[in-house]
Amino acid sequence: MKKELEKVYDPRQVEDRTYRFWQEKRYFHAQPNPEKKPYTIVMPPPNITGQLHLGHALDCTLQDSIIRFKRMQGYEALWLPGTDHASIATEAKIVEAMRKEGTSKEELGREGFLERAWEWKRTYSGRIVEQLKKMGSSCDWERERFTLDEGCSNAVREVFVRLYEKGLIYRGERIINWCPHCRTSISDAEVEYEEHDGHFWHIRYPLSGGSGYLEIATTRPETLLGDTALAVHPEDERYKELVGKTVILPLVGREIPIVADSYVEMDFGTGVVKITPAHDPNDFEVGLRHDLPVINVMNEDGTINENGGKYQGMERYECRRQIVADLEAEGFLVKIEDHKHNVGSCYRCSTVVEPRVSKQWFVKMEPLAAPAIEAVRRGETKFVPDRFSKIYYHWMENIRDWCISRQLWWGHRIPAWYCQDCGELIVAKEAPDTCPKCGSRKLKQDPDTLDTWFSSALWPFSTLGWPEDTEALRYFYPTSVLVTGYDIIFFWVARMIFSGVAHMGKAPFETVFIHGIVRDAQGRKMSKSLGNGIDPLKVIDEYGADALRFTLATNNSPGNDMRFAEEKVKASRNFANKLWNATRFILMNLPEEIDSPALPASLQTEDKWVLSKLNTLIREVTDNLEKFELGIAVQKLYDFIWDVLCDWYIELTKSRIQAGGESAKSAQQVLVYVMNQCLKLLHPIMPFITEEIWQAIPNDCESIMIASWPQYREDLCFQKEEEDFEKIMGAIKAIRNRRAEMNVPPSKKARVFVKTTHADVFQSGAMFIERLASASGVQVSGMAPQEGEDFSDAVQVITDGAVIFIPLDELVDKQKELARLEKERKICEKDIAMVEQKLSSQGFLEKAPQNVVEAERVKLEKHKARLEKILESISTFSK
RNA sequence: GGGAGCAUAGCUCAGCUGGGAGAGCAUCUGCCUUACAAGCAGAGGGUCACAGGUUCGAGCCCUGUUGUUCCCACCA
Repeated sequence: MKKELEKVYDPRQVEDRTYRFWQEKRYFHAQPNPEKKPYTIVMPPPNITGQLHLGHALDCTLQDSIIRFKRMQGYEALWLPGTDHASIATEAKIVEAMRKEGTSKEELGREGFLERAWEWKRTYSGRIVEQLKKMGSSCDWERERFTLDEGCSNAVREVFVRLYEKGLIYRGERIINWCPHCRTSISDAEVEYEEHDGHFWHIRYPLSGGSGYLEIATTRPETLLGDTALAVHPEDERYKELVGKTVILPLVGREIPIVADSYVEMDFGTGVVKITPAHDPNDFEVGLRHDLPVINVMNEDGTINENGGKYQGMERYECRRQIVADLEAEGFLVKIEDHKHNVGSCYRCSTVVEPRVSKQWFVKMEPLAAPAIEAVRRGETKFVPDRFSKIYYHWMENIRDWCISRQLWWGHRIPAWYCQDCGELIVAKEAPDTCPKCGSRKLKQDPDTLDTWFSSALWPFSTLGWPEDTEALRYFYPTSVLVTGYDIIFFWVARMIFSGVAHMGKAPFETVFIHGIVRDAQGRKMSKSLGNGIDPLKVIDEYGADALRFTLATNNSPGNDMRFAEEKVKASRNFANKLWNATRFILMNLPEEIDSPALPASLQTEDKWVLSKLNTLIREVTDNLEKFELGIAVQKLYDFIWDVLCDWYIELTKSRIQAGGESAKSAQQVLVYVMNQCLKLLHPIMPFITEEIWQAIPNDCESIMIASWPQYREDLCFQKEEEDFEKIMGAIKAIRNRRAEMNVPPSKKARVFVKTTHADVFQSGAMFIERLASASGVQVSGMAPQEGEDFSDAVQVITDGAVIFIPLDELVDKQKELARLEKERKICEKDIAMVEQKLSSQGFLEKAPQNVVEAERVKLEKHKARLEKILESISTFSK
């Protein structure tokens, strides 16, 4: 069982081998098990557009840590992995790749393109899976899914047909956001707004009949080509008489009416607005109210179409320049003002989107949103941190219909067919043979595909077999927690919730655990254009997956962004190495007969101290993990392992091991026990190194992955021993401190005389003081002066429960000592004054809880005892 | 226009339900002490952004101010 460990921990020799071991044992696999409670996480499927970045690594670390924790706690823990076809993003990438190869979508045709896309999918999803494995992800690969696989596609069609039959999916001419680069419609959520410096062009529209003109201001003069009216406010006295009259559209010559609509703000601009129903959402609404014609002047690629007259064929911004020039030449242009305004652009390619009327498919949102809002309100799903529920409510309560059709090829084809003979629309899961209305066989499927988020919205149940009523679905749904970043609450989380509520009758997860984004060391977002992205694989290669995971977990607090810096990974790597070396120490002289992580029959004070500390740690770490406070849990583990275990307990055992005998053996047993428990607590965060060490030390399970989670034990709670031992530690620290201040090298040992009211405690700790405080011998006695004692020239150290004398005569400078003692006295007196003030306050005594008051009293006593000792020392030195 | 987060040591950040502020890195001092120099021991350094308020007691709760980041809305 035991084996020699290398001097330095080398993750490269461990990680892949360990991962294979887990896979061979099928530890990742979960299946319905009536003996156990389920715990389910469905992985937010990474896009198959490329490789994983640090954001994915964070996602992955958090989810894997949670699922490993739950698995050890005895749940049937399923982490279901998969990838997303990411229709618009992937298609853009493929188109770009094809362009470089000198080919195009048009050239390949739909079928050829899709073949190409599937090839892309195979390459990239394979790559992503490899990366997830490198991270140590314990997901159930036997259940891996893809948003465009047969099962998901079936679920998509099922949902589409159901919603259509309920009247919640409709097709219509609406104004939508159009991306001229991707050449598709996109949803409102997919538009990003940014403030730009633009202009306000003031333009005169002559009144018909030549009796003057109206002045308007616009930020997009090229849309003038599609104007079908001017609008004023109905109560605007300035223009009241002109309502119903007409103006002549400059450059075009079309006669258009002046309408009255309360949408117009009287005191903004000139109070007159040009109305372009085909290219502005508000104008579209005005157009509907006044029955205005809709003139679309733009092609799919953003160039002007045949409705633009002589401007046909021009690119939209070129057209803008030309129109401004022409307006000026013909005297219509009044002035140009600088104007800041928000411009919307495509979230995938950043091209400025063009509002454009077109025929698309929509999901009617209100009836779906209402029950989804209700589900969160009654606590069916909780957001962590809670503030994100506000964002959810706000979005859901103000939701507009969702444009789901995309003019793309890579995605779920819309299950709608049009009869070429009678025009009938057929929506069905499978392709119909004949038109149910006229019997014609000439049916043509809608060429469009669905928004990629339409399939992601079904992910929590489509992956478990829905619409079939599978055992897995019944057992694992609803899932336990969804882990994701705040940047996709609208795109994804909200849509999963309303979909789950609508189709499963239950919200898809109990908790939504929201994390922030990973930024670079300067706090900037990582992006391609900045070139500040970090490849997780490189980090893993250099420092190990555990170090990366530890870094991401420890610097994380729910909902907040974090900065990533290499130094942090180094610190994590060092921690792994520390753990490794602690193990090397434990194994160094471990007797053969210690072959299990059991506690010895009798425990010494320091054993009880460390076990009691460990006990608290177990309770706290468990508690923190339950509340998704991984950062806090990890910090506590770090402190315990480094400080309590390594810097103290291991150092303490050295004296005992050196002395040999039963005491040595029991110390070693405690070491094995503590290490065993620490490994378990740390395993969810650092799975590889903990497994490797687990296999090297006495253990009680073939793999730490499936070992049971440590329990808090009442019988290992040792309050008194903790306090006693901390007195010893206090003495050691105080002596070290004094020696360091006086620049006494460790090699210069000195005798130590401890005078104390707790002789038994210090007597039992004498060997530790000797070893850890560079003493050549320790003598413990009561406070009363012994015969022949003279410490008038010794260094004096005052600590909790004792005064310690160290005869280092030649090093003692009486003046300095006195000055130091005076300083200590002042501090001590100040402390006393502060506590006394508190304890003399009537309000405090009456209103503060009893235990707090009591603690203050104890504190006062300690300070007073200390002051007494300081005064004694001063009088000794003054002699 | 509406909403949210953040502001704590030189830097990066913890600080759970209010009981006199912590870590890592950096700096300084001394150590190769037989697990670890990726280490050990010690030290310095903070009006917890500002101003009020609640409370016996505020980094933490409330109000306002300033700075900063983000989200939503989109008055042409």
